[in-house]
Amino acid sequence: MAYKPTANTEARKAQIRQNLLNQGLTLVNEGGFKSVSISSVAKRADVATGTVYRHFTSKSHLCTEIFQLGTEREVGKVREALAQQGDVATLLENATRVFMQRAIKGRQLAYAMIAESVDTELDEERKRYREVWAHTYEPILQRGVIEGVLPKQNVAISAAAMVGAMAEVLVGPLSPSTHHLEVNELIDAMVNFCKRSVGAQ
Amino acid sequence: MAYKPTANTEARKAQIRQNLLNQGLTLVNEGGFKSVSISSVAKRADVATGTVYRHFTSKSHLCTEIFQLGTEREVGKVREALAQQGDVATLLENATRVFMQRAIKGRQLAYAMIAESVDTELDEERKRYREVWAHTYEPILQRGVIEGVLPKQNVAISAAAMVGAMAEVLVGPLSPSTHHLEVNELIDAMVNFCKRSVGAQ
DNA sequence: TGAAGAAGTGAAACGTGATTCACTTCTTTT
DNA sequence: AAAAGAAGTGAATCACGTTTCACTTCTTCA
Repeated sequence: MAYKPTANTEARKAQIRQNLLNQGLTLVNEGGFKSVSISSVAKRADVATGTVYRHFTSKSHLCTEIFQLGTEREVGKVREALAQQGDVATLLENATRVFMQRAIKGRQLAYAMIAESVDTELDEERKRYREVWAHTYEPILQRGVIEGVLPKQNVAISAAAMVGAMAEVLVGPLSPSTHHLEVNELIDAMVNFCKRSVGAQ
Repeated sequence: MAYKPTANTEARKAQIRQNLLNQGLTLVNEGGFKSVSISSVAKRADVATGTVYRHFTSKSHLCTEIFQLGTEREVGKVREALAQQGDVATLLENATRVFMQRAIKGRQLAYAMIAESVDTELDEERKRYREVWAHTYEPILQRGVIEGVLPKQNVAISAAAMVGAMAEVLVGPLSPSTHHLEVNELIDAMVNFCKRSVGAQ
């Protein structure tokens, strides 16, 4: 008698879960978190609303995981850029360009990840990821200080501040969606800002 | 026959409206926007919920005005600091200290103004105020560039980025509420960060 | 003083989307 | 093949603060 889940069913289950997240992220891409509802996600993933609750305890939980998915991807790209061979100033410049370029290309998503009002739980998650972002930039600054190419500084603070500067520019009134500031001008300006801010160049 | 509002009643009316805003701001101070509800504000101001709607068309409208009230105050203080006599670097330093110090003293409020999730309308207002903040810092940078004490740069972008850097540090994982980073160390680090970022030594 | 318009009141209605759950369908095991 | 547990379904329910509105109270003016 009985039925115990097997690798097969587990896989199918995981696939549905993943699909829910992917469809959710697509929705955020298209219209921000405001267009994410249990039923919109369910519809996109071709399941019933009740099914969503087999995978996520609440809408907040779902949104939190969508956020993680979207953010991890970006963090990964920046980490990649920072993991290359090269001097501190160059790596910093490359990382800044990667971050800015990707965010500008996916404005709606960037805005949703950085600033869109959702709920208290997502705010908490954002706070956690602020730390992740700062930690992403910290090592390169640390290295710069040790090598003597950057002035002595609290690298944790500098890293956080740099991330905040980039985020603000992307989300604020200068964001390319509003102004018709040439995108490259914006990116170049931010590259210079970031370099100066930590004392490189 | 009839009754046409007089200066007297108009004044009383304005006073109630102002009181609603003040009490609302107090609530935000104490517990963020999440503790602002029509009934909590009404209770504090000693009026019925219906009365709130005589002065504000909706909760969003009320929150927006509370936000403006709270933000204008801070913008004013920074403007004041920047309006003093002095060289560019000194004024920039003073303004940074004022902003940081006040925000740290009123953490809950600062968090609410900068980052707390509320609704789409408040997000819009925040966007508007991002511009106000940037415009607040722009003139001093402009002056610096003209005087030749700052390198040539897009001052609009620099101003926005600087504001973002400060906001991030206040709201992120380094915020004094989390870490027990010495407050003065944090402020000093940000003063240096801001100066470097615009090229003031 | 009383008529008329303004402001205040707060209990009840409303809206909206999240959440539940009794039921159906599927998968495994013997 | 049939029992048993897992997963899927979606209409109905729920939650909860916002918003409304019929009524009361206040203020002015003739």
